[in-house]
Amino acid sequence: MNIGTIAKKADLPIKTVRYYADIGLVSPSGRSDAGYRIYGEMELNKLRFVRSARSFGFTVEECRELLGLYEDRDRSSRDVKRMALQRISEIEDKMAELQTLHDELSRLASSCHGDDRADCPILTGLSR
Amino acid sequence: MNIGTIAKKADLPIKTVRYYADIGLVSPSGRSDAGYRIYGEMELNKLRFVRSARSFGFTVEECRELLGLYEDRDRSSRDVKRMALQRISEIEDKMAELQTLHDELSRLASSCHGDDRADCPILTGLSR
DNA sequence: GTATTGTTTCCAGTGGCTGGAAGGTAATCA
DNA sequence: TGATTACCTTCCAGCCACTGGAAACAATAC
Repeated sequence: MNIGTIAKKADLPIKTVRYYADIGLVSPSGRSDAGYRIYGEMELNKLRFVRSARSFGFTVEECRELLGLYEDRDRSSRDVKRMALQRISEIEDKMAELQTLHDELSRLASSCHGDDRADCPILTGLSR
Repeated sequence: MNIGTIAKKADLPIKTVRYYADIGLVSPSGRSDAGYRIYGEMELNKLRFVRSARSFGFTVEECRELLGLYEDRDRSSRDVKRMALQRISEIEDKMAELQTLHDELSRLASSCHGDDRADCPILTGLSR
């Protein structure tokens, strides 16, 4: 498969597939005579795996690690679970942070009448 | 005030204050003979305002707009409220997205025994 | 007079792509 | 066969909001 074909199958932009090749995350299985990247089914699986992991918010470096575990037939599930739990904890932290922001900003917004008058509790709130 | 003094008072890194000056977000009121940036109370207020707005997740460009409204004595509160509500809506979207991620990843993690065995539903789940 | 601290500018890097230019290759159509 | 189009290559630059570091100049403390 050429890069356009596999990009479509993996549902990733061509530029991204090329980028993953550049950083050695998912390398093509070879090159054609003209220098075109050639991909096989293995790489398609990996790219789909990476797309999925990225969509869960794993960083590219974490994807690299997960890919290593994904490929290692002898690995235990312990390491993977540890990473997943870590990620879940990060998501929870972020959600709590967003909740605080949401509440504070909502409080400010609800105290602002939002009309033609100049008085604005939001700006006052932000300046303190 | 020199940059170190105002950075401390505004609770911002010196580098950030300098960066805000570079992009014209909060410019120093002048320069000393030696070329040192000089700041006054006005700039301190603006820097604190920006720090606060940034901590609420407003982008630097939005901060620029908010600063404009903050400085404009004739502005209505409508524009500010619109921006705040927009930001609240973005926060809500992000939270919903994180909630989905959290639930899906939790489901995967709970189905993984996380021991020395090789079978791992998380990896299987990510590869689909 | 010297040691330390503070400030300046400039350059480069972060993460994870994305856009675009300039040029070579392959496939399709007349 | 030639022309057009579609696809591919590399390389460079930009996004956001800083942050780190180097080299040099300025101010302050002892």
